[in-house]
Amino acid sequence: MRTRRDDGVARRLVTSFYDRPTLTVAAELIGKVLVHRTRGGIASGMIVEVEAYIGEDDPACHAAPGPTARNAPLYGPPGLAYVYLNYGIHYLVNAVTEAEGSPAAVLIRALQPIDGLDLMVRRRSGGGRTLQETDLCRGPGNLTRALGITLQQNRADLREDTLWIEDRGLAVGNLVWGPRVGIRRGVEQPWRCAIAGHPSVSGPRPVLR
DNA sequence: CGTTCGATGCACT
DNA sequence: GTGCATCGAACGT
Repeated sequence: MRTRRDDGVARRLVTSFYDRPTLTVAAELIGKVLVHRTRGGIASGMIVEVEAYIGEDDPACHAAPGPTARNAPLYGPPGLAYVYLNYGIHYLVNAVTEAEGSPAAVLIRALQPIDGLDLMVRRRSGGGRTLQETDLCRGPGNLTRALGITLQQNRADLREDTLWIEDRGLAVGNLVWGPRVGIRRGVEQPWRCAIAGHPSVSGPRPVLR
């Protein structure tokens, strides 16, 4: 799973990007491009929605119980991918942040599709559904499916491997912060960040006020 | 629009 | 056993 010359090396986010406070990384990941290259081709999209999960004191963070086999990547170096299976059905992808030993990550929740639209449609068309482009990568489980991300990408190094995040200098609109969705505890923290009014943002839209 | 609910695998108690 | 960082179909309004 090594890098090829054309794998966005010059634009890839580097260690110093991920090795910062998680809320800072979360905000700056908006507008960056998540890319996955497989044998089937390249698929990518601009990140439009994320959530931060920060440390063992965050009850919604997988590190809340302390170190385990599953959450080990969270304790690893910044710039790793943390992928896990949720509800037995969906794979969710995170970018590990902050220094090694400090468990935190940013969950990627939605993308605006850019490259490999046909590939994404093929991967998403499980039941003869008709999919709008804006729905292809709307929701954390949907985007991993569209990009072909599975447990195989867990612990992938976003700085070196065939799954990565790059900066194409894309413009983003206003950012909105709101409560994280789909969790029971830790609801108080407004650690979800999205592009205001973007059509690919999942779930309840954070209200701009 | 909205809400409810089943599918499904695995970490953790 | 229990409880999820979900999704989409099916139904109600």
